[in-house]
Amino acid sequence: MYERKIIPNLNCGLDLIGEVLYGKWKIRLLWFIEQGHKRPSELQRKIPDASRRVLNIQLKELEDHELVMKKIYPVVPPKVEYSLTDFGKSLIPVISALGHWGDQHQDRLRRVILKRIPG
Amino acid sequence: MYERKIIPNLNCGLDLIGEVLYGKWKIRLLWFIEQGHKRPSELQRKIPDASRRVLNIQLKELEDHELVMKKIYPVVPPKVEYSLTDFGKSLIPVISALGHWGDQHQDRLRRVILKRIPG
DNA sequence: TCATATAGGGATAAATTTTTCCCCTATTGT
DNA sequence: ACAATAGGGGAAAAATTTATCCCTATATGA
Repeated sequence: MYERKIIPNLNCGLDLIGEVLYGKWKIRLLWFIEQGHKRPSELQRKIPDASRRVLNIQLKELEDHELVMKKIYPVVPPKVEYSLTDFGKSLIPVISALGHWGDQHQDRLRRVILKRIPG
Repeated sequence: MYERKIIPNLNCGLDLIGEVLYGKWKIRLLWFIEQGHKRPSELQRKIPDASRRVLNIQLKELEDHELVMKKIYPVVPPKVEYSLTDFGKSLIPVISALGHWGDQHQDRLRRVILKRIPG
């Protein structure tokens, strides 16, 4: 695992939430798990642009941060299910607020974002 | 300027808001500007861990994304003031929600974050 | 005259994150 | 026998972001 060389700030609430949500796919993972897509392969299908590897890594981080729980069924072929912890569930309204803002302003957002992207 | 090689998804609201808020210091910049800290040097003092350079770069992106406005006063020594656009202001409640969640859970967050960081 | 403050940019290095590639487990279906 | 499926992980490459270093300009105060 990569070992940080720069120690993060953990001063205020924004620093703290940033530490656990910062990761390209984490918010979407939480969102889809909340929606009931619990198995790794389902999540992968929901987020096809992410590699399987990163999803595993980010799920592990979410687990370490106690936002999700992983349940491994001792069957073959293997079966794994993720679910939100209560802590993770408490984040849903916040994520929801992010998503709503994005949805409400989607046209403008697409325009300003694409302005900065060539092609 | 760095030119992306991987095109981002802009499917849902979460993708979109992610594009404009993803950046180590952006949320804090918006927050401090809203608090009335408008000049680059003030922002720098508020966020001493960020280099001057990155703050400039991220402010420029926030400006391109129409979340902040930059006013340059033609005086010497130079004076610049940033302020939130209406679009930027509409994000404040969302950022506020992020901060509140972080504040409410700060002890737990510190604990789980530090678990993963050596030393 | 010299340091300080103010704002900024280019080039490059370093840090970090994400992707790619290849490997492993065991069972079921063909 | 062999492919497919389910879930993973190591190593290295590529992509991306952030930091560092050094440069510009002008006015003010010591």
